[in-house]
Amino acid sequence: MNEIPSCYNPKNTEDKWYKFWEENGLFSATPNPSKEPFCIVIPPPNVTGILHMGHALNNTIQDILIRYHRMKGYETLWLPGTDHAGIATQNVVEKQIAKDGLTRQELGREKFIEKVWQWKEKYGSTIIQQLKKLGASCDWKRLRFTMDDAYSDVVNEVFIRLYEKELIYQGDYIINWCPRCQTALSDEEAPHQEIEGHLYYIKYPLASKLQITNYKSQNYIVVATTRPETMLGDTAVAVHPKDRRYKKFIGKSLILPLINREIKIIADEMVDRKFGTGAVKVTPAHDPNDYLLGKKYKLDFINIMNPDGTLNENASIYKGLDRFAARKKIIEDLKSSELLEKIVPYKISAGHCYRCHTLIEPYLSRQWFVKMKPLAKPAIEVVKRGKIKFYPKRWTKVYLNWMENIQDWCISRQIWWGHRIPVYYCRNCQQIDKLQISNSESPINLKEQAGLIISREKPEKCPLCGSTDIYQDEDVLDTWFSSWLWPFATFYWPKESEDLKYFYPTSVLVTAPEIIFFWVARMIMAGLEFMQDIPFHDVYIHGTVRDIEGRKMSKSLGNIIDPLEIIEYIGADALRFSLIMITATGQDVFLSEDKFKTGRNFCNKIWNAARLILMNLDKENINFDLCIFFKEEKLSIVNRWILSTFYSTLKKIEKAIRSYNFNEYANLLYHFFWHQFCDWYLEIIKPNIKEPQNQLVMYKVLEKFLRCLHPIMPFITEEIWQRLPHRSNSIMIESWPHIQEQIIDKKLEDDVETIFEIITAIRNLRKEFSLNKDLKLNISLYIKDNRKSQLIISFLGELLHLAGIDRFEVLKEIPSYREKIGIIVKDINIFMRLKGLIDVEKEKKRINKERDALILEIKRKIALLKNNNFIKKAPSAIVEKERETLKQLQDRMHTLKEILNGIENI
RNA sequence: GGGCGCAUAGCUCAGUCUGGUUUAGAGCGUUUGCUUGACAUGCAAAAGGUCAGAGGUUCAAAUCCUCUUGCGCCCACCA
Repeated sequence: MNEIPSCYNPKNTEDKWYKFWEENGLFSATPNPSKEPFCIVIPPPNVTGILHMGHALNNTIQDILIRYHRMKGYETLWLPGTDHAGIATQNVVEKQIAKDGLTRQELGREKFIEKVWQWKEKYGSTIIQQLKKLGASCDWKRLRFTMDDAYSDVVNEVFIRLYEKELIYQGDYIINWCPRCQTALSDEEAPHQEIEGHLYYIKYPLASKLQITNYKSQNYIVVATTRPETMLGDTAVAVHPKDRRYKKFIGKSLILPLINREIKIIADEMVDRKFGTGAVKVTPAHDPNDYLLGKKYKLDFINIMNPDGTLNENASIYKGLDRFAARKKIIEDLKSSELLEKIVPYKISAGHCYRCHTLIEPYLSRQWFVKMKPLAKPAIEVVKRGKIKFYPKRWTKVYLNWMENIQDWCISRQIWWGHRIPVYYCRNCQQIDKLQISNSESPINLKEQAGLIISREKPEKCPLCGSTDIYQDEDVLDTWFSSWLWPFATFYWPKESEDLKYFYPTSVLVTAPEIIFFWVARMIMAGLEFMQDIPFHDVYIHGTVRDIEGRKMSKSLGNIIDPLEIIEYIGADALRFSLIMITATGQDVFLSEDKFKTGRNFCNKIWNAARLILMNLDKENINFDLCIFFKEEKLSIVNRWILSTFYSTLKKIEKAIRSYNFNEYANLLYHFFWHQFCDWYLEIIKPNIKEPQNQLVMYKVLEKFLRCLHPIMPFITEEIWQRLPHRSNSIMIESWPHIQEQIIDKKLEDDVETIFEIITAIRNLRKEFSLNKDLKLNISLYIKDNRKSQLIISFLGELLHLAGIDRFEVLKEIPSYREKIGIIVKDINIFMRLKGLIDVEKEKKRINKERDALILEIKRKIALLKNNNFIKKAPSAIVEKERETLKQLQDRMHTLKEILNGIENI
């Protein structure tokens, strides 16, 4: 007794057992043809990552699935790894070297990358250590990193294969440019956010009226814009061809203010007559729509901006100013030359860098793209045909909608940390100046591009001219261009390894909704393209962890709850259980610190129940053969009840896990253990805890319960299980309990619960009338149902201590209620002599209240049963049930009246 | 402009897909009583809900359909 503390302390167990599992190789998986595989590839966290609540939830769910299937007998692999996270990691290391006053440019590419690798070696495994703290049972021997040599080979191979299939092209397009990170971004990396902006109305004078200083409406056209600084790059103004206001101006010229460049007025149906003034400035190098117009009407493309967001030499006197400073200055200048008509507040939705939240600049530059439509087609099919299923299924629609409107994917990034594009150039053959703005045909015809070499290995010399003056493309690939290969690149495709054959396709992908487009969709496309098979069967999308007010947790808001602090304080088990308990399938989680009490208290409850059992369990003499009791039908009612209840619960649990209802799974175990096993079962057997069958059943149920709970709470279950008599090495490799259908007895469960209600009713009465706790009661019962009557006779005796009952008798006929008080539970009448001990008026009031409710209920039932439609149309079983219910209610009414009469005489 | 989610007890949410076994559940909080040898991180009990509103379908609606209101999210090139 002294050896088990009365308060559970996770610190004594968690690290100890994790080490034990790892050292015993319990996490590792090997292809085994005699077993079914179950495999999850982890959504690789960024190497820069530190564990947040989103990770905690995501990985807890995965670990539950993994541990469950492992116990179910699958060859189970959870493959871990980290993502090199191009921009994020580069930013981190840049910040670090900035402390020494260095920039990456000063350091040079090679040195800088060396620094990043050093950083990765030092800090890159932080998140891995944190996942271990959480209890994640990953096969760490297979830890992958997207920048490993073998993985990088896969990335190159994929690039080249796509190139060979002409699914990769290079061209000059308007892309999302982050002036802070100074790189292109894909559309997904530049999410739109609404910002408070302005709509500026600017007068563009007609060329023929240039000399007139006093502008009148006939002498100019007003254009509306949200980004006035881009006017420096205007090469036209467009109006709708049918717009009466402007028809006469089409084909004429305007003078671009401040720059004094002559620009044409063109007509195109793309222009919305209702917006602004109906005339739109056209800046082909700085706006995607204007770009299209520029192509269509062969306008000039004037880039006015440097990669860092300052204006370049094309911006005349504004050169060198930052884009926002330039905007301010331009507005001032327009104002002073009376060319600004008005400014109105205007909300605009604009792209922001998903890494640094800087406002994106639409920017014309030469980039590499993947043609997505051909890849998307089969990926749409597999989801439509149900080969891949989303849980909850509403995400299917989101996925399909995106897939059906898919845009080409810009995959080149102007950063240094990442997979360098396997494209080489021969200086001798042709110079290609990146970011040089051209009006050339796009996409560029790569096959005819002299001096461009696409190769798995760095070529020694140019295959055309033999020159050795060769250099590699400066750009690296989008981080997601490596992540989208994750389910097979982690097995080092295209090598046909045993692992790849055995574990691919993986079983399920567990992730958050933000990542459906970035990753899930693309993995499906890559799997189908390169493996000719889906990458996973199920996609489980869980919710986002938010704070109690529904905001995302973020450092800047200061509303972060750190999972590691929670683990430090209450342990990983409690954290895991609490999270799972409050996470309904696919629903966002609103978190606050007090929610973790649930898990902490539950740990303690389990600990103490186990403590009670361990203190009383005769480990030496326990008979493990449950069959003996069953065969001889010697098992007591309470033991049959707890076993039946356990297996009923287990059945529901299996169903819940299969449908990804993890909160239901947690809830079922919580309720079973706390309110059925502890509150009733253990309390009932406590006085006879040493009886052999009680010894056995309490042990069995606890042990099986621990196995069921293990996927959610791996540590405490192992700790207790190890203290119980056990055969194998660890609970995590024990088998999941089988449902014993023959033990489930619903009728018995119902009856026993009715008996519990009797106890509750009596406790309630004692409380209501403040009966002295030492007062022992004598009760009499009348039960119409003979079967139930037998049950009560043989069972109630074990329960008397729970309600302070001294004796009870079961009567053959309805008793007289004279001088007694009565209570009714279902169809059981209970009465007892309490003369002089209770407040009669109070009791009368209580019974009257009960009667009023009963009258209403009976009226409703009668009305229902008088309804011919109901009798005719409802299933006969339902009608029968309603009749039965009515009869019971009427019996009850009758008894209540008797009780009321009887009470008058007390 | 499209699409989605949510609205149920004071608070946070289950239950809704598959209508009738639930007199609508849980946890937290509140109230009351317990220092009985597993556990006060506990035990026993209580109070608390016209299931957002309106209409419809049905013998029967928290549950299915339509609309309205209020919050939240995602997508989209209206300058």
